[in-house]
Amino acid sequence: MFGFTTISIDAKGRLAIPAKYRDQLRSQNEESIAVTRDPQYPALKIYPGSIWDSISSELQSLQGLDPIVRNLQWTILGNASVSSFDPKGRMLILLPSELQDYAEIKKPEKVSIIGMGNKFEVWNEKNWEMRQTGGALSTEILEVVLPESLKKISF
Amino acid sequence: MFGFTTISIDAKGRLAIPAKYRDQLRSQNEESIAVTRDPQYPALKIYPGSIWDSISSELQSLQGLDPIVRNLQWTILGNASVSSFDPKGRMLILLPSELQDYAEIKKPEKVSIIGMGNKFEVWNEKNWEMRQTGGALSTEILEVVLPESLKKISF
DNA sequence: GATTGAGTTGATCTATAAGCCGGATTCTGT
DNA sequence: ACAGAATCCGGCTTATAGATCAACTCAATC
Repeated sequence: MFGFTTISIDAKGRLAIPAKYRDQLRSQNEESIAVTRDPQYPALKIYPGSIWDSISSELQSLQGLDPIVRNLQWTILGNASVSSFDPKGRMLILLPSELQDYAEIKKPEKVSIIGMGNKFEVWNEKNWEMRQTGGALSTEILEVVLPESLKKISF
Repeated sequence: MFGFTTISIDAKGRLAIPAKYRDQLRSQNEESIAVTRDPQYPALKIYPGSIWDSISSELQSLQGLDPIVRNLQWTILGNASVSSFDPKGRMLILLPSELQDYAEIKKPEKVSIIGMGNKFEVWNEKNWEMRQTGGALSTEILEVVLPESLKKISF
């Protein structure tokens, strides 16, 4: 699950996982995915089911009053949306409008899906090109020194 | 896998791995290769399957909230493209246009393939000559102090 | 000079993404 | 409670990009 593809979101906010990624998910016995916010950039993250399970449970188990941790919990856990294969073997995601807004995605518009191995990122196409060419983004959300408790989780 | 060859990219962006490298890959039981960006220079890297597996999994396991790590993950994982032997025993790569742009490769044009032992590099022929004669390249992309976590990975 | 293997180019075919449409279900307002 | 409207969900069609297949040319070797 590497490399990137640009696909389009239809007028209803639906997004279809490209076949090459879908097949790999299926071959790894993943049956679902979770979409949520990227805590740092105006982008979305897609985690395969098993990865999501471990990340979300690790995040949930963190206690304490550290504002950064709580922020991450809100951002990541509070915005997640789970999808799975449809009867025809396809995988459609209906992107909640809050996530669309967050990632600055207007429909219908092109988005880039970036395969990072064990997860994907979804970017507004223009923002992704900006990133790739080193341009400045309008927003970079989280810029902090990470507490020890978060360092072992690879978001 | 050492030495140097120049081959050509056709109008469709196809690139054929030369036989001498192919045979070595096969004799080492490598069944696939991964092409991706070189993080420092306008060039591409080709890793044999097993090498790619270890590099990519190490990269994935790093904490992605670190901006430098994240950048490397984007550059290397997000631009990778995996190919394998075709039924005829040859190995063709369809170079994504973004990688062509990155390495400043226009088609049809000659590229240089440099064997570096456990990996290859692909350069625009002119840029490679520049490099060899000590001339300045138009771009050097990544110029940073590497965090400890990255030093053990040999890209 | 002939033959073989390799690099390169051209042509065809298949899978798939994208857009469109219609049915079903839910929500809302009267 | 009912009707209208909007939204959601699956099916279908078409254009396209990727993959496979095939052929040609050049170079090297015997």
